[in-house]
Parts: sequence; C-alpha cells; structure tokens
Amino acid sequence: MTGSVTLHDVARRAGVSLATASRALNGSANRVVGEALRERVLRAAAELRYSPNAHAQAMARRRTRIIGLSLHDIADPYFSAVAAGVMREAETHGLLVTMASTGHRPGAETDYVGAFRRHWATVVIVVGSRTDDRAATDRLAEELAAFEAEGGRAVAVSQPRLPVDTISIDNRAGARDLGHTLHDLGHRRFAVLAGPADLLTAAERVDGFREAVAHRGGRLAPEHVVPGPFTRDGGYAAMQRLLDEEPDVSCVFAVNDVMAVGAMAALRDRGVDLPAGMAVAGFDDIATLRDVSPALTTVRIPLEEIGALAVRLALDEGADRPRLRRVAGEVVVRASTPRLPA
Amino acid sequence: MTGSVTLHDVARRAGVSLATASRALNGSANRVVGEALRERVLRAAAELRYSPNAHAQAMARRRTRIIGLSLHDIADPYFSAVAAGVMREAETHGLLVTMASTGHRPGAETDYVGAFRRHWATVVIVVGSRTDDRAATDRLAEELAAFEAEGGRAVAVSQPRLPVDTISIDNRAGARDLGHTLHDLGHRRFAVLAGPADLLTAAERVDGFREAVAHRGGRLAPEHVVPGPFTRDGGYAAMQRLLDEEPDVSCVFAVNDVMAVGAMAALRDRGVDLPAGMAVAGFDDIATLRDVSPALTTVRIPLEEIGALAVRLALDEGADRPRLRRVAGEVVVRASTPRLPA
DNA sequence: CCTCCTTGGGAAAGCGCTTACCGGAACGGT
DNA sequence: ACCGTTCCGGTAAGCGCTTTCCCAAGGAGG
Repeated sequence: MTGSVTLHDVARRAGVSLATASRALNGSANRVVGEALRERVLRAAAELRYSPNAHAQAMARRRTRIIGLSLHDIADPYFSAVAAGVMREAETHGLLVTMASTGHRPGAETDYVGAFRRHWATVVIVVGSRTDDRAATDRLAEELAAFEAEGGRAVAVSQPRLPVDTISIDNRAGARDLGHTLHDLGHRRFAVLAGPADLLTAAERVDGFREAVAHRGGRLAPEHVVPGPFTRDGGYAAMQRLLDEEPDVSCVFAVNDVMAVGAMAALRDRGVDLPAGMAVAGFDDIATLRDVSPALTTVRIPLEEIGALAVRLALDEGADRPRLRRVAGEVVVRASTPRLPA
Repeated sequence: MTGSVTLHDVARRAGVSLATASRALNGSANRVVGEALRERVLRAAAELRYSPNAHAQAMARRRTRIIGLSLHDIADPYFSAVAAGVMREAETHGLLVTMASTGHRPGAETDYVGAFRRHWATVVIVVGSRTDDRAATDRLAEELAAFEAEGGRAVAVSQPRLPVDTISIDNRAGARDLGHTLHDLGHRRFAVLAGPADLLTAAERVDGFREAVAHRGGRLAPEHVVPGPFTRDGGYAAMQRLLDEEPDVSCVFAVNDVMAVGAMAALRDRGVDLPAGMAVAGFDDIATLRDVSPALTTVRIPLEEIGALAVRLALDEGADRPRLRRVAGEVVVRASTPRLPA
C-alpha cells in the first residue's frame, strides 16, 4: 500500500513533532495540547485526508477494536440472526467484527480463534454446539484460554465445557414446554426430527421433548426419532424416511424451524393435508420463516438479543468469571399445530 | 495483551537470530534455510505455541489478508447469502473477512470503507444499491478510489457509478422476463410492490416489469405501484394499502421475495385465497423462502455465487479495470402464480 | 531575585515482524 | 594456492504509531 499519508506528513505540514500531532489527534489523557496547535494539526490532518493506520496503532497500543466471531454458517438464518445482534452491539461500541464461517468443519473454530488471537482481537465469540468430538473441544478450550491469558475476552454461545463466559439457550426447557403444550392440544403420538446426532443443541431439544412426553405418561418410540442434518433438505429427507415407515403419529416436532419447513414440504409432496393431516412444530422462531403456511408453532429464541448480549458480556468487566447466562425460549402456538379433535 | 510469545522467544530458544527464525517460518522466497536449523526453529515454535502477531506482520509486509465486506443488513437473507459466498471464497484464499452492517444508514458505507482502508484490507466489497443520495455516492466513490490508490482492490455489487469493478444483477431483464411469463399465464391486471424509492435495485425491477407489461400492450397504473420498505413488514403494509384501494388486479409482483411473503400474509389475513384469489410473484429466490406455500414464483439470482465472484474478481489481476460483470436472473414458476382461467 | 512548579513541546524508544545488506565459510576452477 | 561463487547466518533498518522521558519557558512563592 503506497502513497498513504502518515502521521509524519501531518506533523510536518502542521509544523509540529510527531508526538504533538499524535497527542492532538487522540487528545491523550493527562496531557494537554495548546488550543492553537491542536487546531493546526486537525486542519492539516483534514487537508491531507489523513487516516491513521490501524495496524500501527494496534502495535503501539497493543490492542485493537475488533471482535472475532466464529459461527457455523452465515447463510443459516439462525446464525445470521445472532451475527446481526453481535454487529449491532459492536457498532455501538465502535468495534469492527471479523467473522468466520466454519462450515461445520470440526477444528475450524480453533483455527479461527487462533487467527483472531494473532490479530489481538479484544473479543472473541464462538457460537456453535458441537459436543461429540471431545478432543476438538479441548483444543478449542485451550486456544480460548490462551487468548484470555493474553488479555482478550471470549464468550461462547451454545457451546458448553469451555472455560469462558457462556450463554446457554435453555433448549431442554423450551422443548419440554413445547411438548406439554402439544399434549394439551390433544396430541399423543409424536415423532421427532432430531437433527444431527453430534450437535448438543439438537440433542437437548430431543431430550426435553422426550421428558415432556414421558411426564405425561407417553413414550417416544426410538423409530420415531429420526436424525438428519440441521437443514431444510435434512428435514425433508428425515420426514420422508419417517413417512416411509407409515408411523402412527399426529404431530411431528422438528428440532429447528428450518427442518420443520422442509418437513412440511415433504408432507405436502406426499399429499398430506396441512395442518389437518399432520401437526408440525419447530424451534427457534426464525423471522424469515414466520410466514410459512400454515404458520409454524415453535419456540421463540431471542437470537439477535443473544448476539448483543454476548458482546455486552465480553465487554463487561465483571469478576468471578467464567459466568453463565441462561436464556429461555417461549412457546408460540400458531396454525401448524391445531387442537386435535377428541 | 501480555505474555504472548514472540518471534524473539522462538529465535532465542532455537539459538538463532530473528532473521533466521523468520525465514525458517515463512520459507522466504529466493532464500534457503538449512534443513537442520529450520527443524530447530519449527520445533521451538511448536513448543512455545508461537503464533505470529498479525499486526506486526502487516506493518512489515505492508499488507494484510483481510477482506472488508460492507452490506446493509446481515439478518436479511439476501445479504447473508452474498456474505456466505464471500466467506466461502475467502477461505479458499486464506483470507479473513471483516464485515459491517450499515443498517441502511446513508454514509455508513463510506465510514466502513474508511475503516477497512485504515486496516490495509486487501479487498473491499460493498454490496448495496442506494442511488438517490448523489453526494453520498460521490464520497463513497472517493473513498474507494483512495483505497485503490493505496494498492487495495474494491468490488461493488449492485452499486453503480463507482470507479471500481462492479457486479451488476440484471434486475431489469429479470423483471421483464417475469412480466412476460406472467402475461403468458394469462394475467393482465398487475400491481407492483415497489420497495424503497431510493434503492436502485428496486427501481430497476419495477422498470423492467413495467416494460414487459407495456410491451404486451398493457399499462401499469401508477396507483398500482406501491412503495415501501424492502422487508416482510414492508410487503405486508404495502399489500394492505393496495387492498384498501380495492384494485382490479389478478397478480401482484413484489420486487423481492421477503416482501412477497409479507404480501401473502396480508392477503391471507384479508381472507384472500391463495393462489386462486391472487397470484403473487417475488424476486431473488431466497433459499429459506422456497417452502412457503403456495410456493413462490420468482426470479432466481445466484446470490452466493455473486459473493464468491466478487472475491475472485478482486483477486484477479486483470487489466483494463474497472470491469463490469452482469449476472442474469432466471424466472422460476411455482404454484403462487397459477394460469389464469380464460 | 532565586527556586520550584506547572505547562506544553520534542526526541526517541519501542510494539513484533520482514528484508535488504553484509560477511564468513565452503567449494570448485585454474 | 588463489580467487570468484554460492550458501547461509547475522545485523540492523525500517513499517506508522504511542508514550515515556526530558527540557524550555513562564509564573508563583519565598
């Protein structure tokens, strides 16, 4: 990058030293720069369209104003909602966010956290939820610990067992509440599209739902719990497999909205009338999906708020860390789960 | 950030000089480091868990491996699709992307490009489409020019009149094709939910559609072109206003899918049967929205591919810049626009 | 009138890295 | 045996900024 104007140029044009120029521009603490000089410097800077080099500042100050955000897939509305919250909050603090999509690749999070560490990010936020690969989790934990040891602040969202502040979505309680609600609507025979086996978030939702069913004296048959990717197509395929077994079921719970919508498509393609022929419920309350028809019963998670909270948590100089914040979901009943005629 | 291990530590532990350590680690060009030494250095680095400081490298090399991406709103699926493409392609090149949501705030893009410039980003990508505020556009153009003058590469998506490589979605042709298709389906009386007046993307889509209608000997009545925000609620409200006028219309074209879905919700709330009572078409073919019902007729834009293309374009050392790439849309007819019975 | 603060500016030492540039050693050709 | 050449390691000069330390000048207090 050639030709950029440096502080040196500004100082020369204003006829002052580098030190004075620097002080004039950032109004350095416990040091006053004469009004006249400050004026001169500011004017010179403006005339030259000077903008300080962020890396040089980072070197000298030994810190930056960037947030590193690692998530699975920005195209997934779940993650983009969280990202939106992070970015909104970041902006109010004058922070820039650099983002990485791990694409569900195990280990990628650790690599990216490493990159953020190399960049002296002030804050790193990882949102995910892998649970199976214990070794990978340990390496991530180690990397995050190193990052915090160097003065950074990390927050994990939906990613337990990490030695940093974490925000935990109460998946279990949300799914349980949903289960009870569906039971109250008269449903007794359930199936679950369970999502990926290795995703803790998915597992918790299944468990919570199972608890509710059990609590009401029912039982979730193992063959009615079908796994699959956390995507629209995953939901579609899982629903097809389920239908192939001709299950005796009146209501299917997909552990996220995206899958639920895929499941609805599969049902329709098989000629099932919705919502009369089958009730469908999801999880997350993705904004973009609120207008599917029939409108989806789901558990609302304040995703954007969670993103903002992550930033605030990281910036908050509280003691006794790591801290844990639980955020609850709220069942929203819509048209996709009508009351079952007795 | 204290306690981080530096190259100095590595060099000392390996018993070599800084220069050698550096050379051993980056295998510097036209310079060979003895195998034994290189081994020693690598081992020392691994033992110390050394990771180079990105800012120091940036300072010394005078460039970085980051892409600055500015867009309106990451929570909007249109933008998150483009972002996903950018990030996917960035990763294959070992680039990190730092992202900014302008939140539709005029001038914010310029501020963020300035920030990216300060960071010596190698590439800046702005995706947007404001057209009304000429002064703002000029300032953005100026900032981008300065950025490129300093050796960076910028690409604009859907943002014309900028002195950099730009990717232009052929909104006009897409909307025209859609108009013809709808006409072929027997529709004659159209309304348009036109989106924000100041967004070029929206304006072009309206124009293209209008052209098609005119070409077939029809006419789009001004009161049937209703503006509004580019959002679900914008579509909902616009549709309501339209219905309040009790227009003699059989088909409404919302200039993006998100609005189309909002419009469908409004129609349903007014008791209109879909798709029989009113045909609805959108634009973009947002993946998350493919399963609304009735399935939405729309114009498919390869958004993710566009994001990836932007990165490739920026990295491509082609001559005769600025270059212009047009990408076309493709009409996808689905259930929301049935053939009108003659 | 001298000393001691206080105020405000400059010189210079880094921050952690890359990369000319320099120089010693080993080697081959004559 | 001498003189290029190569090879390969070290020394040091930055990259653009902040910040400590030092110093000059002016004012207050004795």
